[in-house]
Amino acid sequence: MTINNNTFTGEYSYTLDVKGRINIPAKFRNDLTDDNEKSFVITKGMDSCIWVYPIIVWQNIEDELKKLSSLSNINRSFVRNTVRYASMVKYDKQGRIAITPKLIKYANLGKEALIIGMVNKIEIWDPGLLAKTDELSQKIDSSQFDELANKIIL
Amino acid sequence: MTINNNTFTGEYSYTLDVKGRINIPAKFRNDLTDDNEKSFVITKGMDSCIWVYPIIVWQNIEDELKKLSSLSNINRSFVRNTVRYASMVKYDKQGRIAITPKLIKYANLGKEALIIGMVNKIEIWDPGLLAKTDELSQKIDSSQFDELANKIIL
DNA sequence: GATAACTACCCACTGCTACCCATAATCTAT
DNA sequence: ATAGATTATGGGTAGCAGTGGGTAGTTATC
Repeated sequence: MTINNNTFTGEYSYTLDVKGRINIPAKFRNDLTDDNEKSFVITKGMDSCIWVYPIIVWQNIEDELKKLSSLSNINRSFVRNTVRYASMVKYDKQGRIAITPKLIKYANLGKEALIIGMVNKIEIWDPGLLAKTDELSQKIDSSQFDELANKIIL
Repeated sequence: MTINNNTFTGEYSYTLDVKGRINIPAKFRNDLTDDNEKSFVITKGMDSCIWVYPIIVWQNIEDELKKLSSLSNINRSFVRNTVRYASMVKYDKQGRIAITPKLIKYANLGKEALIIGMVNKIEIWDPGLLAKTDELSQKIDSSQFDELANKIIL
């Protein structure tokens, strides 16, 4: 049973093997609807992590992008930095996806990796980098943080 | 008989077994509506405790989180921190849920644990930590309670 | 066209967890 | 008061999840 379809929560620790493969947590695979055909789109995240989208979620993003004018600055840079590196991956019988060397390098991944559910997508992090990023963001935006928390969390 | 659906009150003392399982009080289970399918979402609380939400309550939180665009830095770190420790748990035939080692460590749980109804969610505490937190909050200026009094009639 | 490199797919091992059963204590109804 | 039901806790186990490694078939290179 799942909370919501194609929706991911929780943090898991997994190992990246010498072939560049990493396991997608069984929970996440179960949350994935069948029309995704066991496939994700992996790409560069906006922090130093890898973003993993279910393909039908990614399709929505592409549709939205098509509607946006290229005159928009933010749109151009999002397309350039994110979409550019996107590639489709299907997980194997053991539930693993292969990560391209470019993305492994970008996310500074070693043997240990953290996989985090981010509601509509998944993030893959180097543990050290995530800790550092966390620390930074909490120092900077605590007031905006509280504002969001008051709005959303019961 | 229940007062309100998915609404929890009262304090109960339970034991965490060696497998990290803890009983959800029978009264709370009875208060849980069927559409939750015997499932909760457990996550880090704001004090050093564990928050336990009925699934349908958590779904509202997820829906709100989905509306936040990942283009914004603050949104990304907020979603990450909110969802990172959240996982769905279903209670077994005996009415127990399994608590992840990470959360046990965070809440500093030993064998004894207090389970407290917090209206729309449940809190799990180490008894010593709760006592200490209680003591601290008693010292807080009573003017803050006066402020609350303007919002809620008891 | 021969060889090297790579990738997709397959198999194997280990440890854990979800599920089951057992038992004692407590509650409930007649 | 007593029998039956429910609740709280402990423990065993089959099956699966996570990980490593092998190989055949495909693509790239010279």
